[in-house]
Amino acid sequence: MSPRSGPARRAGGKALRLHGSIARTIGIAIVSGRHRPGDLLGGEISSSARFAVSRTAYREAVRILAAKGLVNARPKVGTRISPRSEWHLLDPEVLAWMFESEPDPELLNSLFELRRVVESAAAGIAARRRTPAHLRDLRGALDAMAAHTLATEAGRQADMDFHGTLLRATENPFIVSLTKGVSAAIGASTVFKQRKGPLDRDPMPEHRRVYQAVAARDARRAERAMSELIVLARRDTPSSRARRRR
Amino acid sequence: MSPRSGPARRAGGKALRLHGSIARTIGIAIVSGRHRPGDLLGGEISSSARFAVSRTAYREAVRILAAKGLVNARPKVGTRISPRSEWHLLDPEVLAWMFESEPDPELLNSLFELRRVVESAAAGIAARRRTPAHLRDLRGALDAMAAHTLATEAGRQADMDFHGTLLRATENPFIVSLTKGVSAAIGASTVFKQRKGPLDRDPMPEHRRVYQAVAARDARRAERAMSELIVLARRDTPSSRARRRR
DNA sequence: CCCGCCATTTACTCAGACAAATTGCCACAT
DNA sequence: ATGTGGCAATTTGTCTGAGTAAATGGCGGG
Repeated sequence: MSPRSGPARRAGGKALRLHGSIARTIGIAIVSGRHRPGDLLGGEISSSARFAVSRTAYREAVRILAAKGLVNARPKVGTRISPRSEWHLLDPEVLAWMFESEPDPELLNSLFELRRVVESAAAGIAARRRTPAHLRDLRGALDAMAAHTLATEAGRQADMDFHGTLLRATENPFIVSLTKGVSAAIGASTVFKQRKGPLDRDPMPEHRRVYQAVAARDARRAERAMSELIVLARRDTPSSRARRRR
Repeated sequence: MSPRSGPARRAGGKALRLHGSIARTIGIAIVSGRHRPGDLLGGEISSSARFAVSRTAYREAVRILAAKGLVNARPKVGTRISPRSEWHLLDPEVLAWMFESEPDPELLNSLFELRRVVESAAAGIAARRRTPAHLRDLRGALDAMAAHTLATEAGRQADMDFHGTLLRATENPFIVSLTKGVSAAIGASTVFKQRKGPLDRDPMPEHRRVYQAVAARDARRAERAMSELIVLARRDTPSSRARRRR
């Protein structure tokens, strides 16, 4: 079995270089649990041989993984997978890699929990700071969502645009930097939903309520509406039936 | 002027390798604004010569920066600094680099805004999920803070431990993954505070109120107490007097 | 039983060459 | 004049092989 197959492409669609695709392969193996924290990754010579690439390319891949907190390389010790508490879980690529394989339901709940916290607050902030331009973009995304539905790629993109625009409207760079990660989560989990047959519930009403609150500059109502939206989205996601912790 | 000076050490204290210290040098130049988005970074041959290292080491440094969303390298085009919206601002290292030079006051406000949102909610969640062990750790950090005060390194470490333990008590891996970044922000901004003379206000009361609410499993009160704590911390930070946006 | 030296293993750095990709120019046809 | 195809130059990407530096674990001496 060859570890890689053809020119891998990232979510954005851009072709990945050799080092990038190797980082992706190993990264997925790590976040999916196929390699566990504390495990060693094998020497550079043997690993690069296993991937049929030069040590240079393999080392650059390791650098990428180390930059995302997934591994830790030291002479004489080897390249060890870091404990999960070290992982940069909100890194867009790490998040995307998690959705490449069926993600742990527990982890999915945690992600929705954080989204509920951050995006609700973001909706409230956006209600206060939004410009007419933001409002126009939100309306555009909403229209596109309604036109294409979440069953199409264009519809899912519009959904992501809606959430992305809302985060951008906060004018808070740190909140904006979560956009890519949130989009990855939305895109992937929406695909999950559709997998078990088409969605029966119409997701538009709660989206419209968020928009209306933001348009009315009603921060409190925007927060509540977004909180509700995310609770509903979690309910629609199949693995949400898994046990809650404790 | 030589671009690097001696064996650079990251916040954690571990000695940095060549590629790591170069990534740090360039990374600081980027987040501090000395290089601006859209700028090119110069060819690999000339850049590696400027740092007096091999192309290999320089390229690995670029891979690190690219993994954090700071730059984007393409053949024939060069290595271009990405727009700030692409930066992984919550990456612990990026955050630490931002505090290496005086950070933009506007950005500092944004960071406090996000901390207020996330840490308040985290306090509420922690109030529901905390175990006796978490409580013991919180108490330990509190005692250490009181004993050493924020004027000492040990006291600042205790402060960071308090916030870290609280985030850990949420049992939410995504929230936990923010710990390192939050610590970097706390450590650096606390040093700023002290710079203009010793702090006159005692930060212990609001910390104790958070602890008591978490101990009492009172989520609502924990949220409010943490929100208050962060507002006070922002007030103590010198640049907080800078204009709010718009 | 503890402490410091030393050998070994591993990642790290270097140098030089060649390959691949992307751009922009330029000739050519329309 | 304008669009279109391919060619050439530039830059990052990949490969090879060699040598360096760091961290560990054992060994010997205290």
